[in-house]
Amino acid sequence: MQSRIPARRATGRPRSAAADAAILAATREALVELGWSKLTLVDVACRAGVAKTTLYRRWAGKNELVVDAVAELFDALRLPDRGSLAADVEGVVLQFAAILARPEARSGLMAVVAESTRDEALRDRIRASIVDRQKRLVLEGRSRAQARGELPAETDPEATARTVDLIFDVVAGAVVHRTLVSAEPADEEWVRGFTRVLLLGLAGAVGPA
Amino acid sequence: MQSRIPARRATGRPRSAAADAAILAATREALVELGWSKLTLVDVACRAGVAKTTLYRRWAGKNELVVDAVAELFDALRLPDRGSLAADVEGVVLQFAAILARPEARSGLMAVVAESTRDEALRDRIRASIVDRQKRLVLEGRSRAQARGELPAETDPEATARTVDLIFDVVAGAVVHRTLVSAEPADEEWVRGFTRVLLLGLAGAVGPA
DNA sequence: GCCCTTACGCTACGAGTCGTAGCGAAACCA
DNA sequence: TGGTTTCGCTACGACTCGTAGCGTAAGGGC
Repeated sequence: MQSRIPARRATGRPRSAAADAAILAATREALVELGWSKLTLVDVACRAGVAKTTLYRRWAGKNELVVDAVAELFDALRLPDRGSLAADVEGVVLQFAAILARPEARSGLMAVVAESTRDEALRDRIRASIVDRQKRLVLEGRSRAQARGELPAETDPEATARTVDLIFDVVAGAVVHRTLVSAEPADEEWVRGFTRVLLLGLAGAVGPA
Repeated sequence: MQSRIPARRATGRPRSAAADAAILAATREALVELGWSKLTLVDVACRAGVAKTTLYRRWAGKNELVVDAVAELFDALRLPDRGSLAADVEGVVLQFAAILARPEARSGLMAVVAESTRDEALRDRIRASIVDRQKRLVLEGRSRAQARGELPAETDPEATARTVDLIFDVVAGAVVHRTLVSAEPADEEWVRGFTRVLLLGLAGAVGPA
């Protein structure tokens, strides 16, 4: 969310918040039309109606800009109480799949993750802006299921953190792999099957059809 | 595996197979040292000891070259019979994690997947060279578990295909997300927890510790 | 309302990469 | 040996990058 290169003091002309929003929207628009590799900062600046130098004053480069532009997409995720753990999981996974079906998320997300393998600062930025922000969904669904008696209460906070991380990697990883690597839609049928495996396990899922 | 741009006839001077191997090895070497974004074909050609034009005669571009270079890494995956489904899963997941821990796989794989979101031909290439090639592991582990009586035999071939695809996305997706997005190691402890969830499901896994 | 500070738009620049074309020489098959 | 293709080399125009320098605009502190 923050613009990486901070304004230095509280005095002087403040940065235009409207420009910030226009730039991020223009970045997503360019991601849709051009994809990651053909996206240039000049093009984004032109679409946003600002000068190229304005971009460089706020973001260190293409990587950081796209992370911020993509991160906003995932803030739309919600976890309404649908009555059961299975229904909650299916609901949020379908939302996640819908976001990953959008071209600006598809081309942007994987690209910055790829770049982050050689850039520790970028990795931290992704973690803070995207990953950790959405772990709240796992935490909330989990405590809700515990309140319903669907999951046992865990006492050890360290074990809890490990479990939450694990669930997050399984859920997010499966959806991402399905939509981006296997390149097939995570539709309702697939989500039902996935939720079944997640809750019941391999043996329990294929058994009683 | 094939070089995308085929030699036209059986006559004339054949292409050097040694050059092919040298180029792919040089590509992996460059991926380690430079990463995806700073990798240039001139650099690869220089490392491999061939001319830049030779690269362009065999591969359409950087994307196709890196797919072939990375695909070879995953052919090392094996599925030895370790006596139980859980042990088999743990074994192959640890191998997969070890490959994804190598920098040439980390930076290369995600980058080409990102590019493939806007390039259908590249997507097909990845699917053929990497994804479908490794689905054999799921098929083999599954039939082995069925022979042991750990999994029920499925009769409908269409349902079987769906299940295999689902399992593959869950396993591969979870490991990829853990190592590349969460950027934490998929070590033995994590793999044990993951296998537990995969086989027993969420409720069964956190219950009997 | 004035001055100080900063953001902004614009232009220009050197450096680097891209993919292609054209050439002579070398290697292989029939 | 003749025909065919690959290979190494060089050069090329087009493009993108990130930065610097300038004059101007827009705020905040007093």
